[in-house]
Amino acid sequence: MVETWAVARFTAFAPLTDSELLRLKTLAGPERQLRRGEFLRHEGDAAPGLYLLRSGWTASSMIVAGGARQIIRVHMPGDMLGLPSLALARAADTLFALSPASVSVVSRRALGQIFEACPRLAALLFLISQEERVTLMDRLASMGRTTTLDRLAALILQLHARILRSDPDAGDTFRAPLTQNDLADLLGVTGIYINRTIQQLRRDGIVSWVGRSVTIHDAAALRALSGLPERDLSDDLSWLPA
Amino acid sequence: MVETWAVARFTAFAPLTDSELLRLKTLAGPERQLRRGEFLRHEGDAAPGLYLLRSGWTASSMIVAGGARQIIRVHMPGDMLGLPSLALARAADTLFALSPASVSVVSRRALGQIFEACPRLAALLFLISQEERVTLMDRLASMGRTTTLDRLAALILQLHARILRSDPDAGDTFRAPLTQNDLADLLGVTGIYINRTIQQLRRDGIVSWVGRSVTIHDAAALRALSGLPERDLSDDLSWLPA
DNA sequence: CGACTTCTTGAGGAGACTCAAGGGTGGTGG
DNA sequence: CCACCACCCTTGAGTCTCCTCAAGAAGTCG
Repeated sequence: MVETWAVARFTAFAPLTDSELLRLKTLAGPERQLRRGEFLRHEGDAAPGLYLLRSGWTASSMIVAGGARQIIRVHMPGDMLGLPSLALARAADTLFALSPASVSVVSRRALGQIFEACPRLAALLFLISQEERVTLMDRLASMGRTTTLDRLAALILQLHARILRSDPDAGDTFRAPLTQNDLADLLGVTGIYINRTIQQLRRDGIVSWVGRSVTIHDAAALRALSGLPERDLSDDLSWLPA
Repeated sequence: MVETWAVARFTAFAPLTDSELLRLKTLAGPERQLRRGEFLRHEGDAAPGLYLLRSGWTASSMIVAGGARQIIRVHMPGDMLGLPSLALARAADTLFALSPASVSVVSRRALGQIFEACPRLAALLFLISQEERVTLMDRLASMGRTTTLDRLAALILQLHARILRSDPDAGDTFRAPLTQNDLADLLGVTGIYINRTIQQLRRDGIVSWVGRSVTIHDAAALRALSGLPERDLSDDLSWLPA
Protein backbone atom coordinates (compact mmCIF):
# COMPACT_ATOMS: atom_id res chain seq x y z
CA MET A 1 0.00 0.00 0.00
CA VAL A 2 1.20 3.50 -0.82
CA GLU A 3 0.22 6.29 1.54
CA THR A 4 -2.29 8.69 0.08
CA TRP A 5 -0.30 11.76 1.13
CA ALA A 6 2.44 10.84 -1.30
CA VAL A 7 0.34 10.40 -4.38
CA ALA A 8 -2.43 13.00 -4.01
CA ARG A 9 -0.39 15.73 -5.69
CA PHE A 10 0.17 13.46 -8.70
CA THR A 11 -3.30 11.97 -9.01
CA ALA A 12 -4.76 15.49 -9.00
CA PHE A 13 -3.59 15.45 -12.63
CA ALA A 14 -3.98 11.80 -13.61
CA PRO A 15 -4.13 8.31 -12.07
CA LEU A 16 -0.82 6.54 -11.61
CA THR A 17 0.04 3.08 -12.86
CA ASP A 18 1.27 0.38 -10.50
CA SER A 19 4.84 0.71 -11.68
CA GLU A 20 4.70 4.46 -11.18
CA LEU A 21 3.39 3.97 -7.64
CA LEU A 22 6.29 1.62 -6.94
CA ARG A 23 8.77 4.08 -8.36
CA LEU A 24 7.30 6.86 -6.26
CA LYS A 25 7.92 4.81 -3.12
CA THR A 26 11.61 4.65 -3.93
CA LEU A 27 11.82 8.41 -3.35
CA ALA A 28 11.19 8.11 0.39
CA GLY A 29 14.50 7.63 2.18
CA PRO A 30 15.23 7.80 5.92
CA GLU A 31 12.63 9.61 8.00
CA ARG A 32 13.34 12.56 10.26
CA GLN A 33 11.18 14.08 13.00
CA LEU A 34 11.03 17.82 13.58
CA ARG A 35 9.83 19.75 16.61
CA ARG A 36 7.85 22.94 16.12
CA GLY A 37 10.25 25.72 15.12
CA GLU A 38 13.09 23.31 14.33
CA PHE A 39 15.14 24.01 11.21
CA LEU A 40 15.48 21.39 8.49
CA ARG A 41 18.15 23.43 6.73
CA HIS A 42 19.25 27.07 6.43
CA GLU A 43 19.60 29.24 3.36
CA GLY A 44 23.19 29.26 2.22
CA ASP A 45 23.77 25.60 3.17
CA ALA A 46 25.85 23.77 0.57
CA ALA A 47 24.51 20.83 -1.46
CA PRO A 48 20.91 21.42 -0.43
CA GLY A 49 18.81 18.30 0.07
CA LEU A 50 15.36 17.20 -1.01
CA TYR A 51 12.59 16.10 1.32
CA LEU A 52 9.10 14.69 1.18
CA LEU A 53 6.77 16.02 3.88
CA ARG A 54 4.89 13.16 5.53
CA SER A 55 3.04 14.88 8.38
CA GLY A 56 2.73 18.35 9.89
CA TRP A 57 3.33 21.72 8.28
CA THR A 58 6.67 23.28 7.33
CA ALA A 59 7.59 26.52 5.61
CA SER A 60 10.19 27.97 3.29
CA SER A 61 11.58 31.41 4.16
CA MET A 62 14.24 33.90 3.16
CA ILE A 63 15.99 36.65 5.12
CA VAL A 64 16.50 39.93 3.26
CA ALA A 65 19.25 42.48 3.79
CA GLY A 66 17.60 44.34 6.65
CA GLY A 67 17.19 41.08 8.56
CA ALA A 68 13.46 40.80 7.94
CA ARG A 69 12.00 37.39 7.15
CA GLN A 70 9.73 36.62 4.21
CA ILE A 71 7.90 33.30 4.25
CA ILE A 72 7.81 32.04 0.67
CA ARG A 73 5.51 29.06 0.97
CA VAL A 74 3.74 26.88 3.50
CA HIS A 75 4.09 23.14 2.98
CA MET A 76 1.52 20.47 3.76
CA PRO A 77 1.84 16.66 3.77
CA GLY A 78 2.66 15.28 0.33
CA ASP A 79 4.63 18.38 -0.70
CA MET A 80 8.17 18.00 -1.96
CA LEU A 81 10.60 20.34 -0.19
CA GLY A 82 13.77 21.84 -1.60
CA LEU A 83 13.17 21.47 -5.34
CA PRO A 84 13.96 25.10 -6.26
CA SER A 85 17.39 24.97 -4.64
CA LEU A 86 18.21 21.82 -6.60
CA ALA A 87 19.43 24.11 -9.35
CA LEU A 88 21.83 25.96 -7.05
CA ALA A 89 25.11 25.28 -5.29
CA ARG A 90 23.73 26.68 -2.02
CA ALA A 91 20.20 26.59 -0.63
CA ALA A 92 18.17 29.67 -1.53
CA ASP A 93 15.65 29.24 1.27
CA THR A 94 15.42 28.08 4.87
CA LEU A 95 13.14 25.15 5.70
CA PHE A 96 11.63 24.93 9.17
CA ALA A 97 8.71 23.25 10.94
CA LEU A 98 5.55 25.24 11.67
CA SER A 99 4.21 22.31 13.72
CA PRO A 100 5.65 18.98 14.80
CA ALA A 101 6.43 17.34 11.47
CA SER A 102 8.10 14.36 9.87
CA VAL A 103 9.93 14.31 6.55
CA SER A 104 11.57 11.66 4.40
CA VAL A 105 14.94 12.50 2.96
CA VAL A 106 14.94 12.11 -0.84
CA SER A 107 18.17 11.34 -2.66
CA ARG A 108 18.96 13.19 -5.87
CA ARG A 109 19.82 9.89 -7.45
CA ALA A 110 16.28 8.60 -6.84
CA LEU A 111 14.93 11.71 -8.53
CA GLY A 112 17.23 11.19 -11.49
CA GLN A 113 16.02 7.63 -11.84
CA ILE A 114 12.45 8.84 -12.12
CA PHE A 115 13.43 10.87 -15.17
CA GLU A 116 15.23 7.83 -16.54
CA ALA A 117 12.75 5.05 -15.83
CA CYS A 118 9.37 6.78 -15.55
CA PRO A 119 9.15 9.68 -18.01
CA ARG A 120 5.44 10.14 -17.41
CA LEU A 121 5.97 10.41 -13.66
CA ALA A 122 8.78 12.91 -14.27
CA ALA A 123 6.47 14.97 -16.48
CA LEU A 124 3.81 14.95 -13.76
CA LEU A 125 6.38 16.15 -11.22
CA PHE A 126 7.26 18.86 -13.70
CA LEU A 127 3.58 19.87 -13.82
CA ILE A 128 3.32 19.93 -10.04
CA SER A 129 6.28 22.30 -9.94
CA GLN A 130 4.73 24.53 -12.57
CA GLU A 131 1.52 24.72 -10.61
CA GLU A 132 3.46 25.80 -7.53
CA ARG A 133 5.11 28.42 -9.66
CA VAL A 134 1.69 29.78 -10.62
CA THR A 135 0.86 30.04 -6.91
CA LEU A 136 4.05 32.04 -6.44
CA MET A 137 3.08 34.27 -9.36
CA ASP A 138 -0.32 34.88 -7.79
CA ARG A 139 1.33 35.78 -4.52
CA LEU A 140 3.79 38.11 -6.23
CA ALA A 141 0.91 39.89 -7.96
CA SER A 142 -1.10 40.27 -4.78
CA MET A 143 1.97 41.38 -2.84
CA GLY A 144 2.73 44.08 -5.37
CA ARG A 145 -0.72 45.27 -6.18
CA THR A 146 -3.24 44.68 -3.39
CA THR A 147 -3.90 45.75 0.20
CA THR A 148 -3.19 43.60 3.23
CA LEU A 149 -6.88 42.78 3.58
CA ASP A 150 -7.03 41.38 0.05
CA ARG A 151 -3.83 39.42 0.54
CA LEU A 152 -5.06 37.87 3.77
CA ALA A 153 -8.30 36.87 2.06
CA ALA A 154 -6.36 35.24 -0.77
CA LEU A 155 -4.09 33.39 1.65
CA ILE A 156 -6.99 31.96 3.63
CA LEU A 157 -8.68 30.79 0.44
CA GLN A 158 -5.51 29.15 -0.85
CA LEU A 159 -4.81 27.35 2.42
CA HIS A 160 -8.42 26.18 2.56
CA ALA A 161 -8.34 24.91 -1.02
CA ARG A 162 -5.18 22.92 -0.34
CA ILE A 163 -6.66 21.38 2.79
CA LEU A 164 -9.83 20.44 0.91
CA ARG A 165 -7.76 18.62 -1.67
CA SER A 166 -6.38 16.18 0.85
CA ASP A 167 -9.54 16.12 3.00
CA PRO A 168 -12.67 16.87 0.95
CA ASP A 169 -14.86 16.68 4.08
CA ALA A 170 -12.95 19.34 6.00
CA GLY A 171 -15.80 21.86 5.78
CA ASP A 172 -15.40 25.57 6.52
CA THR A 173 -13.24 25.27 9.62
CA PHE A 174 -9.62 24.21 9.60
CA ARG A 175 -6.53 24.33 11.79
CA ALA A 176 -3.50 26.31 10.68
CA PRO A 177 -0.36 26.29 12.87
CA LEU A 178 0.48 29.91 12.05
CA THR A 179 0.98 32.74 14.54
CA GLN A 180 0.04 36.27 13.57
CA ASN A 181 3.74 36.97 13.11
CA ASP A 182 3.97 34.04 10.70
CA LEU A 183 1.05 35.49 8.77
CA ALA A 184 2.77 38.85 8.73
CA ASP A 185 5.94 37.30 7.30
CA LEU A 186 3.85 35.52 4.67
CA LEU A 187 2.08 38.69 3.58
CA GLY A 188 4.95 41.13 3.90
CA VAL A 189 3.55 43.31 6.68
CA THR A 190 3.97 43.61 10.46
CA GLY A 191 2.27 41.42 13.02
CA ILE A 192 0.56 44.44 14.51
CA TYR A 193 -1.08 45.25 11.23
CA ILE A 194 -2.11 41.64 10.64
CA ASN A 195 -3.84 41.72 13.99
CA ARG A 196 -5.90 44.72 12.94
CA THR A 197 -6.68 43.15 9.59
CA ILE A 198 -7.89 39.90 11.16
CA GLN A 199 -10.13 41.91 13.42
CA GLN A 200 -11.60 43.64 10.41
CA LEU A 201 -12.42 40.29 8.78
CA ARG A 202 -14.03 39.16 12.03
CA ARG A 203 -15.98 42.40 12.50
CA ASP A 204 -17.37 42.07 8.96
CA GLY A 205 -18.42 38.47 9.69
CA ILE A 206 -16.27 37.05 6.89
CA VAL A 207 -13.68 34.96 8.75
CA SER A 208 -12.89 34.27 12.39
CA TRP A 209 -9.32 33.30 13.20
CA VAL A 210 -9.04 32.34 16.86
CA GLY A 211 -5.95 30.63 18.18
CA ARG A 212 -4.98 28.15 15.47
CA SER A 213 -8.51 27.60 14.24
CA VAL A 214 -9.85 29.36 11.16
CA THR A 215 -13.53 29.49 10.21
CA ILE A 216 -14.80 30.86 6.92
CA HIS A 217 -18.25 32.41 7.40
CA ASP A 218 -18.69 34.10 4.03
CA ALA A 219 -16.72 32.39 1.27
CA ALA A 220 -18.20 34.58 -1.45
CA ALA A 221 -17.12 37.80 0.26
CA LEU A 222 -13.70 36.29 0.83
CA ARG A 223 -13.28 35.39 -2.82
CA ALA A 224 -14.46 38.83 -3.90
CA LEU A 225 -11.85 40.44 -1.65
CA SER A 226 -9.07 38.15 -2.81
CA GLY A 227 -9.63 38.80 -6.49
CA LEU A 228 -8.33 35.30 -7.23
CA PRO A 229 -9.66 33.53 -10.31
CA GLU A 230 -10.40 29.82 -10.08
CA ARG A 231 -7.39 27.86 -11.21
CA ASP A 232 -8.57 24.58 -12.71
CA LEU A 233 -5.89 22.04 -13.50
CA SER A 234 -5.31 21.18 -17.13
CA ASP A 235 -7.34 18.28 -18.47
CA ASP A 236 -5.32 17.99 -21.67
CA LEU A 237 -2.58 15.55 -20.74
CA SER A 238 -2.50 13.77 -24.09
CA TRP A 239 1.00 15.12 -24.67
CA LEU A 240 2.44 13.19 -21.72
CA PRO A 241 4.62 10.16 -22.40
CA ALA A 242 2.79 6.83 -22.27
CA MET B 1 24.14 24.37 -36.56
CA VAL B 2 21.93 25.16 -33.59
CA GLU B 3 21.45 28.79 -32.64
CA THR B 4 23.16 29.76 -29.41
CA TRP B 5 20.07 31.48 -28.01
CA ALA B 6 18.31 28.17 -27.76
CA VAL B 7 20.96 26.23 -25.91
CA ALA B 8 22.55 28.82 -23.60
CA ARG B 9 20.06 28.19 -20.82
CA PHE B 10 20.85 24.46 -20.92
CA THR B 11 24.60 24.63 -21.30
CA ALA B 12 24.74 26.94 -18.27
CA PHE B 13 24.32 23.68 -16.37
CA ALA B 14 26.11 21.17 -18.58
CA PRO B 15 27.14 20.63 -22.20
CA LEU B 16 24.61 18.94 -24.46
CA THR B 17 25.22 15.89 -26.59
CA ASP B 18 24.59 15.95 -30.33
CA SER B 19 21.39 13.97 -30.02
CA GLU B 20 20.17 16.36 -27.34
CA LEU B 21 20.92 19.32 -29.59
CA LEU B 22 18.92 17.67 -32.37
CA ARG B 23 16.04 16.98 -30.01
CA LEU B 24 16.08 20.57 -28.83
CA LYS B 25 15.65 21.77 -32.40
CA THR B 26 12.44 19.78 -32.71
CA LEU B 27 10.86 22.10 -30.14
CA ALA B 28 10.88 25.10 -32.46
CA GLY B 29 7.67 25.12 -34.49
CA PRO B 30 6.29 27.90 -36.70
CA GLU B 31 7.70 31.36 -36.05
CA ARG B 32 5.64 34.40 -35.19
CA GLN B 33 6.62 38.09 -35.25
CA LEU B 34 5.39 40.51 -32.62
CA ARG B 35 5.27 44.29 -32.69
CA ARG B 36 6.11 46.23 -29.55
CA GLY B 37 3.13 46.04 -27.19
CA GLU B 38 1.47 43.22 -29.11
CA PHE B 39 -0.10 40.43 -27.08
CA LEU B 40 0.96 36.83 -27.60
CA ARG B 41 -1.88 35.57 -25.43
CA HIS B 42 -4.10 36.84 -22.59
CA GLU B 43 -4.62 35.41 -19.11
CA GLY B 44 -7.76 33.30 -19.06
CA ASP B 45 -7.21 31.97 -22.59
CA ALA B 46 -8.04 28.28 -22.87
CA ALA B 47 -5.46 25.62 -23.74
CA PRO B 48 -2.50 27.98 -23.26
CA GLY B 49 0.43 27.48 -25.61
CA LEU B 50 4.18 27.23 -25.22
CA TYR B 51 6.70 29.44 -26.98
CA LEU B 52 10.42 29.82 -27.38
CA LEU B 53 11.64 33.41 -27.53
CA ARG B 54 14.06 33.89 -30.43
CA SER B 55 14.68 37.64 -30.43
CA GLY B 56 13.51 40.71 -28.54
CA TRP B 57 12.08 40.98 -25.03
CA THR B 58 8.65 39.91 -23.84
CA ALA B 59 6.99 39.90 -20.43
CA SER B 60 4.51 37.93 -18.40
CA SER B 61 1.90 39.90 -16.46
CA MET B 62 -1.24 39.49 -14.38
CA ILE B 63 -4.15 41.84 -13.70
CA VAL B 64 -5.40 41.90 -10.10
CA ALA B 65 -8.91 42.69 -8.92
CA GLY B 66 -8.53 46.48 -8.85
CA GLY B 67 -7.38 46.43 -12.47
CA ALA B 68 -3.74 47.06 -11.66
CA ARG B 69 -1.08 45.19 -13.60
CA GLN B 70 1.80 43.26 -12.07
CA ILE B 71 4.62 42.21 -14.36
CA ILE B 72 5.78 38.78 -13.23
CA ARG B 73 8.86 38.27 -15.33
CA VAL B 74 10.79 39.75 -18.21
CA HIS B 75 11.84 37.29 -20.93
CA MET B 76 14.98 37.40 -23.02
CA PRO B 77 15.99 35.35 -26.07
CA GLY B 78 16.30 31.65 -25.28
CA ASP B 79 13.63 31.76 -22.58
CA MET B 80 10.72 29.36 -22.75
CA LEU B 81 7.36 31.14 -22.39
CA GLY B 82 4.17 29.71 -20.97
CA LEU B 83 5.50 26.80 -18.93
CA PRO B 84 3.70 27.66 -15.66
CA SER B 85 0.28 27.69 -17.34
CA LEU B 86 0.97 24.26 -18.80
CA ALA B 87 -0.48 22.84 -15.58
CA LEU B 88 -3.72 24.79 -15.93
CA ALA B 89 -6.82 24.70 -18.09
CA ARG B 90 -6.61 28.46 -18.66
CA ALA B 91 -3.57 30.72 -18.94
CA ALA B 92 -2.58 32.29 -15.63
CA ASP B 93 -0.62 35.12 -17.18
CA THR B 94 -0.64 37.45 -20.17
CA LEU B 95 2.32 37.37 -22.56
CA PHE B 96 3.19 40.51 -24.51
CA ALA B 97 6.13 42.02 -26.38
CA LEU B 98 8.24 44.70 -24.68
CA SER B 99 10.11 45.27 -27.95
CA PRO B 100 9.72 43.90 -31.46
CA ALA B 101 10.15 40.18 -30.93
CA SER B 102 9.91 36.82 -32.61
CA VAL B 103 8.85 33.55 -31.01
CA SER B 104 8.61 29.95 -32.11
CA VAL B 105 5.46 28.08 -31.21
CA VAL B 106 6.26 24.90 -29.25
CA SER B 107 3.87 21.97 -29.37
CA ARG B 108 3.06 20.14 -26.15
CA ARG B 109 3.69 16.90 -27.97
CA ALA B 110 7.28 17.92 -28.70
CA LEU B 111 7.77 18.66 -25.03
CA GLY B 112 6.34 15.26 -24.09
CA GLN B 113 8.74 13.58 -26.47
CA ILE B 114 11.67 15.20 -24.71
CA PHE B 115 10.63 13.51 -21.49
CA GLU B 116 10.25 10.25 -23.38
CA ALA B 117 13.35 10.23 -25.55
CA CYS B 118 15.83 12.48 -23.76
CA PRO B 119 15.48 12.13 -19.99
CA ARG B 120 18.64 14.11 -19.32
CA LEU B 121 17.40 17.02 -21.42
CA ALA B 122 14.07 16.85 -19.59
CA ALA B 123 15.87 16.98 -16.25
CA LEU B 124 17.86 20.01 -17.40
CA LEU B 125 14.63 21.75 -18.42
CA PHE B 126 13.33 20.90 -14.96
CA LEU B 127 16.40 22.57 -13.45
CA ILE B 128 15.96 25.69 -15.60
CA SER B 129 12.39 25.96 -14.31
CA GLN B 130 13.52 25.57 -10.73
CA GLU B 131 16.08 28.30 -11.18
CA GLU B 132 13.38 30.63 -12.49
CA ARG B 133 11.34 29.73 -9.46
CA VAL B 134 14.19 30.86 -7.22
CA THR B 135 14.21 34.18 -9.07
CA LEU B 136 10.50 34.49 -8.33
CA MET B 137 11.15 33.68 -4.68
CA ASP B 138 13.81 36.39 -4.53
CA ARG B 139 11.39 38.86 -6.05
CA LEU B 140 8.63 37.87 -3.64
CA ALA B 141 10.98 38.42 -0.70
CA SER B 142 12.15 41.80 -1.95
CA MET B 143 8.57 42.83 -2.77
CA GLY B 144 7.41 41.99 0.72
CA ARG B 145 10.35 43.16 2.75
CA THR B 146 12.36 45.91 1.07
CA THR B 147 11.99 49.52 -0.09
CA THR B 148 11.51 50.53 -3.70
CA LEU B 149 15.13 51.66 -3.93
CA ASP B 150 16.38 48.21 -2.90
CA ARG B 151 14.00 46.49 -5.29
CA LEU B 152 15.09 48.65 -8.20
CA ALA B 153 18.74 47.91 -7.40
CA ALA B 154 17.99 44.17 -7.35
CA LEU B 155 16.11 44.34 -10.64
CA ILE B 156 18.92 46.17 -12.42
CA LEU B 157 21.45 43.64 -11.16
CA GLN B 158 19.32 40.69 -12.23
CA LEU B 159 18.72 42.09 -15.71
CA HIS B 160 22.42 42.83 -16.08
CA ALA B 161 23.40 39.34 -14.96
CA ARG B 162 21.06 37.77 -17.48
CA ILE B 163 22.39 39.94 -20.28
CA LEU B 164 25.97 39.07 -19.36
CA ARG B 165 25.14 35.37 -19.62
CA SER B 166 24.26 35.65 -23.28
CA ASP B 167 26.80 38.38 -24.04
CA PRO B 168 29.81 38.24 -21.68
CA ASP B 169 31.32 41.35 -23.30
CA ALA B 170 28.31 43.58 -22.67
CA GLY B 171 30.10 45.68 -20.05
CA ASP B 172 28.34 48.04 -17.65
CA THR B 173 25.90 49.58 -20.11
CA PHE B 174 22.93 47.77 -21.57
CA ARG B 175 19.67 48.48 -23.32
CA ALA B 176 16.39 47.59 -21.62
CA PRO B 177 13.12 48.23 -23.51
CA LEU B 178 11.23 49.15 -20.34
CA THR B 179 9.36 52.39 -19.68
CA GLN B 180 9.18 53.77 -16.16
CA ASN B 181 5.62 52.48 -16.00
CA ASP B 182 6.85 49.00 -16.91
CA LEU B 183 9.39 49.24 -14.11
CA ALA B 184 6.65 50.34 -11.75
CA ASP B 185 4.52 47.33 -12.68
CA LEU B 186 7.52 45.07 -12.15
CA LEU B 187 8.28 46.47 -8.70
CA GLY B 188 4.73 46.98 -7.49
CA VAL B 189 4.76 50.77 -7.19
CA THR B 190 3.60 53.74 -9.28
CA GLY B 191 5.44 55.23 -12.22
CA ILE B 192 5.72 58.54 -10.41
CA TYR B 193 7.53 56.94 -7.52
CA ILE B 194 9.84 54.98 -9.83
CA ASN B 195 10.78 58.24 -11.45
CA ARG B 196 11.84 59.69 -8.10
CA THR B 197 13.71 56.50 -7.21
CA ILE B 198 15.66 56.48 -10.49
CA GLN B 199 16.64 60.07 -9.85
CA GLN B 200 17.94 59.11 -6.45
CA LEU B 201 20.14 56.38 -7.97
CA ARG B 202 21.43 58.90 -10.50
CA ARG B 203 22.03 61.60 -7.89
CA ASP B 204 24.06 59.16 -5.82
CA GLY B 205 26.13 58.22 -8.88
CA ILE B 206 25.15 54.56 -8.72
CA VAL B 207 23.14 54.03 -11.92
CA SER B 208 22.00 56.27 -14.74
CA TRP B 209 18.89 55.15 -16.63
CA VAL B 210 18.30 57.45 -19.60
CA GLY B 211 15.82 56.54 -22.27
CA ARG B 212 16.27 52.81 -22.79
CA SER B 213 19.92 52.78 -21.84
CA VAL B 214 21.10 51.72 -18.40
CA THR B 215 24.62 52.32 -17.09
CA ILE B 216 25.91 50.87 -13.85
CA HIS B 217 28.47 53.23 -12.32
CA ASP B 218 28.90 51.60 -8.92
CA ALA B 219 28.17 47.88 -8.97
CA ALA B 220 29.26 47.37 -5.37
CA ALA B 221 26.85 50.00 -4.04
CA LEU B 222 24.11 48.49 -6.18
CA ARG B 223 24.69 45.03 -4.79
CA ALA B 224 24.78 46.34 -1.25
CA LEU B 225 21.44 48.05 -1.77
CA SER B 226 19.85 45.01 -3.37
CA GLY B 227 20.82 42.63 -0.57
CA LEU B 228 20.95 39.81 -3.11
CA PRO B 229 23.32 36.91 -2.45
CA GLU B 230 25.25 35.44 -5.36
CA ARG B 231 23.32 32.51 -6.78
CA ASP B 232 25.79 30.04 -8.25
CA LEU B 233 24.33 27.19 -10.25
CA SER B 234 24.74 23.70 -8.88
CA ASP B 235 27.83 21.85 -10.02
CA ASP B 236 26.64 18.49 -8.71
CA LEU B 237 24.79 17.02 -11.66
CA SER B 238 25.92 13.46 -11.09
CA TRP B 239 22.33 12.47 -10.30
CA LEU B 240 21.13 13.32 -13.83
CA PRO B 241 20.28 10.46 -16.21
CA ALA B 242 23.08 9.49 -18.58
C1' DC C 1 2.54 28.97 39.41
C1' DG C 2 5.95 31.46 36.73
C1' DA C 3 8.17 32.58 32.34
C1' DC C 4 7.77 33.07 27.70
C1' DT C 5 5.38 33.68 23.66
C1' DT C 6 1.49 35.61 21.46
C1' DC C 7 -2.10 38.87 21.04
C1' DT C 8 -4.09 43.56 21.58
C1' DT C 9 -4.37 48.56 21.71
C1' DG C 10 -2.68 53.58 21.25
C1' DA C 11 -0.11 57.38 19.11
C1' DG C 12 2.94 59.49 16.00
C1' DG C 13 5.70 59.11 11.63
C1' DA C 14 7.35 57.67 6.93
C1' DG C 15 6.95 55.55 2.45
C1' DA C 16 4.18 55.39 -1.28
C1' DC C 17 -0.30 56.90 -3.54
C1' DT C 18 -3.58 60.02 -6.04
C1' DC C 19 -4.64 63.94 -8.53
C1' DA C 20 -3.03 67.50 -11.40
C1' DA C 21 -0.34 69.84 -14.75
C1' DG C 22 3.59 70.88 -17.74
C1' DG C 23 7.54 69.61 -20.76
C1' DG C 24 10.14 66.15 -23.81
C1' DT C 25 10.58 63.00 -27.47
C1' DG C 26 9.82 59.98 -31.21
C1' DG C 27 6.95 58.30 -34.89
C1' DT C 28 3.77 59.14 -38.67
C1' DG C 29 1.60 61.43 -42.28
C1' DG C 30 1.01 65.23 -45.14
C1' DC D 1 11.02 68.18 -43.99
C1' DC D 2 8.01 69.86 -40.94
C1' DA D 3 3.88 69.50 -37.99
C1' DC D 4 1.26 67.07 -35.19
C1' DC D 5 0.00 63.60 -31.94
C1' DA D 6 0.72 60.06 -28.74
C1' DC D 7 3.40 58.49 -25.34
C1' DC D 8 6.67 59.23 -21.88
C1' DC D 9 8.99 61.73 -18.30
C1' DT D 10 9.03 65.18 -14.55
C1' DT D 11 7.48 67.95 -10.66
C1' DG D 12 4.26 69.61 -6.78
C1' DA D 13 0.85 69.05 -3.06
C1' DG D 14 -2.11 66.65 -0.12
C1' DT D 15 -3.56 61.91 1.63
C1' DC D 16 -3.59 57.17 3.24
C1' DT D 17 -1.74 52.72 4.18
C1' DC D 18 1.24 50.70 6.91
C1' DC D 19 5.29 51.19 10.11
C1' DT D 20 7.70 52.00 14.62
C1' DC D 21 7.77 52.44 19.38
C1' DA D 22 5.60 51.47 23.63
C1' DA D 23 2.98 49.04 26.99
C1' DG D 24 -0.19 45.88 28.79
C1' DA D 25 -3.33 41.63 28.59
C1' DA D 26 -3.98 36.95 27.54
C1' DG D 27 -2.51 32.41 26.42
C1' DT D 28 0.49 28.34 26.88
C1' DC D 29 3.93 25.26 28.39
C1' DG D 30 7.10 23.35 31.69
